[in-house]
Amino acid sequence: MYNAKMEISKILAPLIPGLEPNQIYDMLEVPPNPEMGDLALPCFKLSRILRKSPVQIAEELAAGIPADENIDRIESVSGYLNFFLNQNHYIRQVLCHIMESGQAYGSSDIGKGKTIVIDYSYPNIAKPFHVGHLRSTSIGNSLYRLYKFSGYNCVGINHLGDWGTQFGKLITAYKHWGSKEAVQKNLIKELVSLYVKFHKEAEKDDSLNDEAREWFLRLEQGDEEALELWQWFKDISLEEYQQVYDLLDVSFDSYHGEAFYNDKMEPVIQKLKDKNLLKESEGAMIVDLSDEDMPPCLILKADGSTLYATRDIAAAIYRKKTYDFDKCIYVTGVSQNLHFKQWFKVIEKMGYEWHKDLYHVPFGTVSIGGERLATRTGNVVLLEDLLNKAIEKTLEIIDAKNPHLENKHEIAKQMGGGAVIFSDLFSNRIKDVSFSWDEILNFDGETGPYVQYTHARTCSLLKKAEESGVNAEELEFDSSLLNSKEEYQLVKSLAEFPEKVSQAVEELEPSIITRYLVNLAQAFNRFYHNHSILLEDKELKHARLTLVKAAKVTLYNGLRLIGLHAPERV
RNA sequence: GUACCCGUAGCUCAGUUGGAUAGAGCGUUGGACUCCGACUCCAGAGGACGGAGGUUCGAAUCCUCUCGGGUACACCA
Repeated sequence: MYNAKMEISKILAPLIPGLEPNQIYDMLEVPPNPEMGDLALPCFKLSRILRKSPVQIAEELAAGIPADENIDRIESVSGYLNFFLNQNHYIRQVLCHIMESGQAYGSSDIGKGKTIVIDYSYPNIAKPFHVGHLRSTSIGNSLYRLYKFSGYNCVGINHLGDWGTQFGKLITAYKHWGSKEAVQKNLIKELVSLYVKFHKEAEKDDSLNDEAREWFLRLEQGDEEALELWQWFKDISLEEYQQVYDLLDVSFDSYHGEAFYNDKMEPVIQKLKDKNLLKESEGAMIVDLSDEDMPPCLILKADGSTLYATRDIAAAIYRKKTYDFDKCIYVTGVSQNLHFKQWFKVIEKMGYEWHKDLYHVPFGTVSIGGERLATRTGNVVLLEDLLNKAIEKTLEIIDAKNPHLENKHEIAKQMGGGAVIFSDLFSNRIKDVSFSWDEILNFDGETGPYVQYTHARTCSLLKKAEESGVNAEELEFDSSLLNSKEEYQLVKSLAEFPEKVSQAVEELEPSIITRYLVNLAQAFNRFYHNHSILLEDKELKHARLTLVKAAKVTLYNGLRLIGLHAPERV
């Protein structure tokens, strides 16, 4: 693809002794205002090397640059060297490239031959999927798509919370107050109310806790009845999660959860012993990390049972063996920062050089009304409820604006779900978010529906053009006709897409794409409102339709990268 | 107590490998639908970037201190 920055750094290199083209490339920046040019070189740093004033350097460079078909003019303004590209040439290069690339526009093969394992979503079996789980799911899913788009081989793992003492509690509660019929009828909702009831009753009657421990012990020892119930609860949960995943358009390559590693921890403990890393402390077995200024990593409880660090270590080793990953990424809340730092360090101490390929990708905490989310206290918003409300609201809008739309239920799902994911991926991962119904159900402005609507608008234009006999696939176009500032701004925005993708991959930050899409949609809508497209003038019509097509392709590709559908009509 | 993270318009957030007058959206005020889909577009009001020092030709961005909020710190995950 044509890269104006690259061209300019090549032109400048011979004029600036001592600097390589790539160093100049890094110095080039986009001026704050388009009227100042398309690219600029601040000459302040050069002033030390060249021992001249920045103003003088800019003046001399401006005068010394040979004529080039890519550049219209060059201005020197108070120490900045400003480049104005040849718009016609630039527009032609960018649009031709997008048209040729199509759905591959923005993709690359930098990840060719490399494998990325991404661990995300991991809901707790027998508990409802709530908005807190959404972040891990939507961020992980987007990272998966971003990596894939960049040529990596990806393995998406849903590390299900399918083991632990909560199953003892659940089985106990089921035995006391549950019934097969009630569970079959109300599924997870019934399991949750059993779970909540257990905690309520256990406060009054401590013997229930003993009973729960006993059931979990039986489960661990392979007791048939316990295992059967466990499997049943798991199946019920998975089936219900699957509905949410379908709605969110999320899937996984593996559902190996915690239970899967039950028989894989013993060798890990043995290895820790062999390496002389395991130490007894207060009855528990730990790996001491005081030389790293960290609290110790707990490996075995005083009663000899394992902890989540043990499981994570075993899982990482298993994954390295199974997938031979180049990177293994964990998408979890920031509150787990220390935990990951600790066990990554344990992996390093065990002598695995791939410890450096483990990445924790943290995200901020979700709260509702200033309170943390908690299933037990009921301070949660179920994802299912949220999605349903968003879909319902979308349907209302469709009924008001476009009541005869085909498939309107399907499209309402795509947009309602899209609105929820989009808002989840809009701000930087690390920021804490306060859940608000009003905000998430507002579809105006910087929202998923806005971008989807814009995409549908491009589709509608192209369809109308086709109906009048224009083949949008094979447009001949005269780029010199696209000479307004709205058209130029739109092309510049389109051209940014590939670097936004690589930036998002590098920073593990889907929000870069989300915000880019808003900017792109804004640029398109400005163009749309200022210029008619389906005109009598065939040349102009074809040129503008090419621009519309390029916008459609880029909006589509971008929406898919953050996990949204891009319906053609809405 | 110690460590890490966050603190930019009324609200939600961009911008942080230092660069030209700090940008969006929501809300608000005023405009644009006989016109390619108004979930749209245009315009206005609204901010010494928590505070104080420092480094620099230049700081929202880097350093130090400080205030406010969040999170973590041994047998939950």
